[in-house]
Parts: sequence; structure tokens; C-alpha cells
Amino acid sequence: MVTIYDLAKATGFSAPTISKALNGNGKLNPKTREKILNAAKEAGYTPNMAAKSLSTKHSKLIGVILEDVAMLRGFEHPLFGGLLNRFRHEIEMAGFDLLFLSKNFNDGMSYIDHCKYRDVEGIIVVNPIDDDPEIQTLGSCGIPCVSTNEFIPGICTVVSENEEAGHIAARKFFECGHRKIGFLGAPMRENSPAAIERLRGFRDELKLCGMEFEDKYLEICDAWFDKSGYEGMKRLYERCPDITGVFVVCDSLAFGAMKYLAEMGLKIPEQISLIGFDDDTTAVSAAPILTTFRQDRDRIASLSAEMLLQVMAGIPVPHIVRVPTQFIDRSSVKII
Amino acid sequence: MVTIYDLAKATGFSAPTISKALNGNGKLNPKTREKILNAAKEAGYTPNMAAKSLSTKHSKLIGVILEDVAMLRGFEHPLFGGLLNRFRHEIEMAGFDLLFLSKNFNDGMSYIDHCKYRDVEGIIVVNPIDDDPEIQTLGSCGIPCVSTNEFIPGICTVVSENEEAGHIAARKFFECGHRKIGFLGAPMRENSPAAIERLRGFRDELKLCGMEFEDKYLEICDAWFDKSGYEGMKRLYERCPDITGVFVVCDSLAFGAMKYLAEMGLKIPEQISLIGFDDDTTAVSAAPILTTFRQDRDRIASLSAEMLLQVMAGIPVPHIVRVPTQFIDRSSVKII
DNA sequence: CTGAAAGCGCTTACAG
DNA sequence: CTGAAAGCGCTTACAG
Repeated sequence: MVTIYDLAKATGFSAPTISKALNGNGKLNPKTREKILNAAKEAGYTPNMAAKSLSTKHSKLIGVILEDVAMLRGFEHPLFGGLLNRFRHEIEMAGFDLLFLSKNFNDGMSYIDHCKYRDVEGIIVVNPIDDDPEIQTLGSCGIPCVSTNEFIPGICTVVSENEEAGHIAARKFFECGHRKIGFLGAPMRENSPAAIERLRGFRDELKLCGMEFEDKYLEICDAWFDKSGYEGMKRLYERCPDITGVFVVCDSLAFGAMKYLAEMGLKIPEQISLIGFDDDTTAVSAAPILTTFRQDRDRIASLSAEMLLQVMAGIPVPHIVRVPTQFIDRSSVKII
Repeated sequence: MVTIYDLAKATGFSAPTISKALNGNGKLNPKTREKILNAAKEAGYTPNMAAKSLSTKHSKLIGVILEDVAMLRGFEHPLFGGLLNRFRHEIEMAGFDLLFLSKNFNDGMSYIDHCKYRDVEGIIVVNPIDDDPEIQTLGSCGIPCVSTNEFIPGICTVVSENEEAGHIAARKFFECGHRKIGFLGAPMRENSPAAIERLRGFRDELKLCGMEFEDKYLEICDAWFDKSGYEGMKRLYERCPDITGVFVVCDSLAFGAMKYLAEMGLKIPEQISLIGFDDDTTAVSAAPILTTFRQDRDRIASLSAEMLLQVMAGIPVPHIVRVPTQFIDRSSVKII
């Protein structure tokens, strides 16, 4: 391993001068800088981040909260995987590495201890465990944070225009002549905007259309899995066989619902119309007909990175940043 | 931030003694240890990894090579996402954090420089860029490595029993009465076992069945995307409309193929039979009929972690570790 | 069993 | 513009 002392010896300058040349800060004779930079290149010098981190208190590490327990799916989550690719790219361009925060160390190290352990400079909350009390304290732990999707006190959240999407879905059904429209939802937690906001927009738009959304048309699935969608659709359909359309809060659930409908011999959209949410790419060609909303992963990710970097720089950011969704009108809504 | 010096002051012992107590190495009076541990807990002490890393040369960091350029899909890759969840868990239980190796720093820092920069102790190669010359040098860079899927000189690879799966697929088609069977493959690179081995097993088994696999039944898609599968299937079917079954080298391609077949009005399995590979979970309920092979992500991941930890400990490991696949016989192969 | 000294590789004031 | 000194928080021999 080549150190700045090796470079000092090789060039005849002192360690602090080497440091200055390498980091480009402070006044320095251009020739000196050039000599040092050349020597560094020649020697194949790579700085040691542990030493740097120790003396500067800057680890150049961004903590990521991404859990994979039970319903969460960690890296496998269709939305968050894509989001992380882009976030990682942005953050690396800014000279940071990702560090996945975990409670698996020792006897369950907390996120915040993990951050202290690694001197993490900022945190992005992607996929937290439901009702984890520690998440609620993140806003006041002193480490800059940004959240995608989940609302957390004192933290900027970057999230899709869910309510607007709900409006669009309801309007679409209404304009296509549907009057008995179900909503297949997922567990609604106060801090998790997705399901609540989509339902709210949906409800409000129906009202604007002069309809009243009846509670019997609302069915909540017990999780965000295909299987839950299958079961939820079963309950909804058995209770309300008169429905002609269903807005499903996400594609995974919609796929489960489609499976149930297929088993019942109900054709989409001939006998029942469907709108999903997420446009899960893997499944697109397997279920090419589903009308859905595409969340702008790239924009959510790059805005999250931007907001986080700003918070880290002490620049104020809005409490909520909204990102439009894209309505993808395939062929799963029938005009009746 | 609480340091060992704070604990030294609080307990009256010296820094080295605090260190010993905290790390549990060396002889120490049990009472001393207990006092120190209590003081540490009371003060909310968290060790500083940068300092630890600097003095021990152990960063407790495992580098991950996971790229998301073009055809690779980074975190979104259906197989590698699941694999990483489990790998991460295993590695964290062993006290390590994941550090994603990247070429995005500065003017394109190499993987190895990134490792030096962070003192990475071991590397797992998940999803490297095709023909990246640096990958080939990993075996001799001095850092312990393990690869999943890709063969790399001097590095242990943990990989599915692809050839056996090829045998099973061929045998299945043969026993169901198929005699004109296509193979829809993906780009074959020497170091990437997936496509090559599946084809080899498939070919060999047909031979064992007394058939000869004809080249015209082989079609190579240009990538691992749905779209490539669509186009590949189109070429294959237009050339050989007499085929009754196709072994598709992965599910993404199979989904694309299914889309093409659906557009052509060809029913599966009534008019054409299909076997896929991977059992992509997201899409299962959207395409519930596809007979396929499930790769044992969990086993691949935990074995990779185990092998890597062994290499890091200087324990010899096999050059290749094989993991059985599971044949999932749904209903996409017709008996004729 | 415990501690004084030195070192890991780098940077930050402060002199000159 | 350049360098000597001290420090970041921890650990490793080595004494005692």
C-alpha cells in the first residue's frame, strides 16, 4: 500500500503538502502540485478512506434503510430495486458509497448506532419496517435524512402524485361508463401514503362525477403480495358480483386478482375491467393488457439524492416533493 | 461521540484495557471487564469503525460487484435481487457490511482501487459487465473473491446445475411426445455458464433419447429481455412453424415469447409447449402456467457467503460449487 | 492483569 | 508557498 509518506519521500515534499496537492485545497505552487500528482499516478497511489474518515469526520457513506422482512422484499421489491439503481448512481457521482443499515449486527444494533459505527453522513429511507419506532426518531437524530414513499416526522419525503392518479383512475372508469367500481386496497398505515392517497383521490373524483363510493366496494388485502390480491379479489367479487371495474392499488395485487378472475372464467376487460398501479416491468409481457400507472423511479431517485445532498449541505428542502405518475392506458378497461 | 478515552476516564482504566474489555481478547480481570462493559453501555458507546479499520486493517466490508448497465439490471434483476437479500443477511450476521463496488468515482476508479480505497476484505461478483477485462484479473488481485454464476479464473463460482436442468427439460419434452423442439437461447459467452450449460444438457439428453438436435431449432436472442424473447421467438417460429415445444433459457425471454405467441393466436400448451427457467416470482401470477426451473437463490447466496468467508479465513474451497434447481411442472407442456 | 508508548494514514491549524 | 506538530479513535506489542 502506497501512503502519502511514500509520496513525500519520492518527491521531497512533506506529508501535508502531499495532502494539499491530492485534495486540491489551499495554495500550492502549480509545479509542486503537478510533481506530486505525477508521483501519485506513477506509484499507483489510492487514498485510504479509513484514515481520511478518521481525520475529517467525513466517511463519504450514505446509509440506506431497505428491509426485507416478511412483506417488504428488500432488493427484490419491483419498485425500490429500480429506484436504488438510479439513487446509487447519483450518489456515487457525488463521491459517496451506499451503506445498507441493518439491525443484524451483535444483539441488534440500531440504525443510529450503525450510522455512528460507520460515520454515515446521510440516510435514505427506502423500505422501512412497518411501525418501527426507530424510524420515527430519525428526524431528530442529527443525521440528514430523506424518505421515499414513507412519511416521517421532520424528514423530506419524495413521493408520487398518488392522489392525482386516484382521480385519473376514477375518471377513466366513469367515462367508460362504469358505475359499480371496486377498490382493492392494501393495509393503510397513516405514514404510508400510497394506499391512502390513491383511495382518497379515487373517492373524491367519483364524488366529482356525481357518484358516491360505497363502502361495500372497498376491499383491503392483507399485504402487497400477489396472493393477497387473489384473496382480496375473491372476497370483493363474492360480496359484490355486480362490479364492472376495480382499481387495484398495485400491480402485484392486480396480478393476483387476475389469477382469481381467470380461474372464475371472467375475461378482462370483457366481463370485468381493471386498473393497476406500478407497471411492474418484469411482468409486463406476461400480462400485457393491464392498464396501470407508472411511477417515475428515476425521478424519485434523483430527486431523493438531490434533496439528501442539500440537507447534508445545510440547504433547506421542502417537506414533501411530489413526482407525477404516468397513466399507461392499455386495454383492461372496457367501454360499456 | 463517546470514545474509549471517555470510558477510560469514567472507569479509571487505561485505553488499551478498555479496548481489551470491549473486544474480549487477552486476559482481563472479569470484574474489570464487567465494569468497563457497564460503563460502555451506560455511556452509549459505539466503536468507531474508521479508527478500528485504520489500526487493524480490517474494514469489515465486503465488496459487491453488481452492475446495471444496459442488459444487466442491477438491483432490479429478478434473480440477483433475491440472492443479494440472503447474501446480505449472512454477511451481516458475520459482522460485515456490504459495499457496492463502482466505477463511477472520479475518472472511473477501478474495482480494485475502490477496494483499496475502502480496505474491502472480500468480493462477491454478482452481475459483472460482459467482458470487463478487470473481472478477469480479480483472481490474482490478492483480495478473496467468490462469484455467483460467472466463471472467473482462480475464483470459486457458486452456480446452479444448469446442465442437469437442460437434461430434465429435454426429457420432459421427449416423454410428452415432442419431437420438434426448439431452444430459445441468449448470448453465449464462454465464462457465463447459464445459456451454454443449459443448451449442452438439453442437446445431450435429446441424443440420449435417440434424437439429434438440429441447428435450425436453435435461436439465440440478442439479450435477456422480454423484448428479445419476443423477437427471438418470432424468428424461430417463422423459420420452423413445425415446432411443438420450446425450451427457453430464462423466464424473461419466455414471457416475451408468450407475448408473441399470444399475438399469433397460438395457445399454450395446446398449440405450442414451453419450458422456462428461473421462476420469476413477480410474474408468476401473471403467467401462472409456465413450467420452469427455480434456481435456489437462498442456497446460492448462503453458499457464496460461506465460501467467501472461508477464502478470507485462508481455508481452501472448491473451484465450482453446484446447486440443484427445482423443476416446477406447471401446465405449459402438452402431452401429444 | 494492567498500562505507557507507538503507530495506522490522513488532515488541520499554525508557523515561517 | 511549504513544513513541524498534534490529533482523529483505536490497537498492538512490550513492559512491569
